[in-house]
Amino acid sequence: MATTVCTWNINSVRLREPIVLKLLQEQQPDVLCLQECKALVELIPTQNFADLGYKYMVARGQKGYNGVAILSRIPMTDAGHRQFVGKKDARHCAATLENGMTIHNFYVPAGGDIPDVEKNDKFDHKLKFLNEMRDWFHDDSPEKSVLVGDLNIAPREDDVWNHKQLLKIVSHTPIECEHLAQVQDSANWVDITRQDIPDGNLYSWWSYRARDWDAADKGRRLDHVWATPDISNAAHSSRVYRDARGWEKPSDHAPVFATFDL
DNA sequence: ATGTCAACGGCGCGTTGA
Repeated sequence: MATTVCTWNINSVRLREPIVLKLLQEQQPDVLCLQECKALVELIPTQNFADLGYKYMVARGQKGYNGVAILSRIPMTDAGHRQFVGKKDARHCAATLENGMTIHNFYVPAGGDIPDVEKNDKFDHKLKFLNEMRDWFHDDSPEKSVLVGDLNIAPREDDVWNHKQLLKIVSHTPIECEHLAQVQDSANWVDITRQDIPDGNLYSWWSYRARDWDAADKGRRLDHVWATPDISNAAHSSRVYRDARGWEKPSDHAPVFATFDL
């Protein structure tokens, strides 16, 4: 059986309910992982998702900020969630599908503007969050697992529009990239998107502030799909669905897809 | 780099976070 997973930072699930429905209807992923729902779980508009067949949901929410949800048209069970850096914010949830595959959905802190832990608490928070992810997966040794989400880091030179210009910009600094590499190494996570699309610039986020995001194309690859080595060879057909960035009232992120033959 | 969104509190728009 093929299972298609999609991850999308939606930047308010209530405001963007219409384009979530459009994506589900048009692309029909089996599982859709959302970040930045910006709503309490009970305020997520689940009825119309269920009417399209997506009747299963595992979610974590809070008022106004963060929030993660996994929508599915195939049965799944809640696989728990973790708190990071001693905060009660909703940045992780997990679900296990009937085929035994566990999906971790993450929203890593953005980290503010100044890449200095002394001057910027948000940057300190981001690095601590990544350290806790690393330690958890090191101790837990996940199997048959997929990790998706907005990791708020574009690790490779070809994951940003200009490597040199972004070296001191939060999301592409060497210290963040090193922290993310340690998370990846902690369970030998395979970057499925780059396994499938190894060469060339690839982005999943374009700022709202650009005059013409499409023409300027000053993007970054902040959204990721990883898998544990035991299932990495079952993955294929990765893609960034760039069209969705140009839809009516868009998110600043595009959906990222991968399919697993499991 | 540039400079636009969205939620909130509470009903007009400044603040916070991205």
